[in-house]
Amino acid sequence: MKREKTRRSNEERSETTRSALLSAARKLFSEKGFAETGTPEIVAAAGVTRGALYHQFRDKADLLAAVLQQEAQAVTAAIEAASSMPAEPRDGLLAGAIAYFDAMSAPGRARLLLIEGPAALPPSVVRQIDKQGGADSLREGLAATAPDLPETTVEALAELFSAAFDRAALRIAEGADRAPFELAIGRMLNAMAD
Amino acid sequence: MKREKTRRSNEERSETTRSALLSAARKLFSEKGFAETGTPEIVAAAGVTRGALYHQFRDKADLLAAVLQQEAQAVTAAIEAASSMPAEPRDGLLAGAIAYFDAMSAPGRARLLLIEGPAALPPSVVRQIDKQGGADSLREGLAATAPDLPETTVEALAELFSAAFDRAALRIAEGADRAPFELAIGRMLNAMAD
DNA sequence: ATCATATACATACAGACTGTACGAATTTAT
DNA sequence: ATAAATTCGTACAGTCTGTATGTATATGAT
Repeated sequence: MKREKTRRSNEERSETTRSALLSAARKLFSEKGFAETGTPEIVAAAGVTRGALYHQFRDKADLLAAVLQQEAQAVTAAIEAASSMPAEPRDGLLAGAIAYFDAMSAPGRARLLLIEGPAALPPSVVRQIDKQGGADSLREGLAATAPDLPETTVEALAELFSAAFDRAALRIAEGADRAPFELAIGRMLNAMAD
Repeated sequence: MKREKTRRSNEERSETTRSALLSAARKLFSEKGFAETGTPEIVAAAGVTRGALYHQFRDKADLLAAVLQQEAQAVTAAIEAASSMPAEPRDGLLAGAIAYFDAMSAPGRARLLLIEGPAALPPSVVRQIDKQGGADSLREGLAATAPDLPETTVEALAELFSAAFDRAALRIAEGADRAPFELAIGRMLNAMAD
């Protein structure tokens, strides 16, 4: 009955507890919200102690930021995987939007990225997180679709479409039908092309 | 040196402390966020005690809900004041959007309604609050602008435009230029009319 | 006006949570 | 093998939230 002391490297040990914490926090933050989830509950679910948490992360908000980083990464990966060079830029935009809805349909993801994050983290951190989102390709697609517009208007349009995508993703995550939103997005994109 | 015991009615007393609490909470919630603001700080700013707070409001979240109720009311009042019957429905939509930006430019209001509220209050309460927003007139305007669309698509479009307006209001509140957003909104609305 | 009741508020308290300090164990470097 | 660094466990101080209980003021009935 000897203890199997699998001598693990520090890197391995850190990785194990980090991912256990990230997984537990992801689940609890997305189900109950950031403010309503306490660190005792998180570490219990992860099977570690609060000491481990505060060694791996600066504070609770830093843990949330790490969770969001993961989620944002997953979203961009899914979108890139779905994006093939389309003939028409409008088709690319619509395909990107649909891929975004798919990616944001992961349970709790919309709430984490669109509700909890903006409220709990400083704006600079939030910007840094959704920086790696498909903002660039959205701008490029819009610029290609409506080439006559000045740069600043394209910027604003990209921001507005991004907001529309986010809202649609939230509603879909809340159980709403996808179809009307995809139709509406299609209509808006169509309209941009004149 | 006798105390001026201005015998006030209960209604007056409640109204005084309620509005003092609402004012102090509005300021602190919008500047530091809901989670980062403690009730001791609120009552100190309002010049009352925590006992008064918990007598007037069920809990901290209920106080936030009351603040948001006020803000939403102010927004709708401002929009209604600015809305005159326009010749073209599109003009009405654009005028409504601009009035919305104006109303949402009140310091901290965008943060309160669009960030803190959704994160701190249950979805049912949030819906009830922005229920009285201009959602109806937005739907009607869109239906009039694009009469060929089915009802569900109009619903979705209204939701998406509402999201776009919200995002624009947030960015403007953060100090961004209004002009590009108004141009972009105008473009999107123009486009809907075909 | 007097007394009873209800309302508005003040104070004290229990429970929980956050972040930190400090110590123990294990791994890494010399 | 020993020193140093990393990972983690435990204990603690400070703060906050919501409640319970007591007090003062207002209201309503007689």
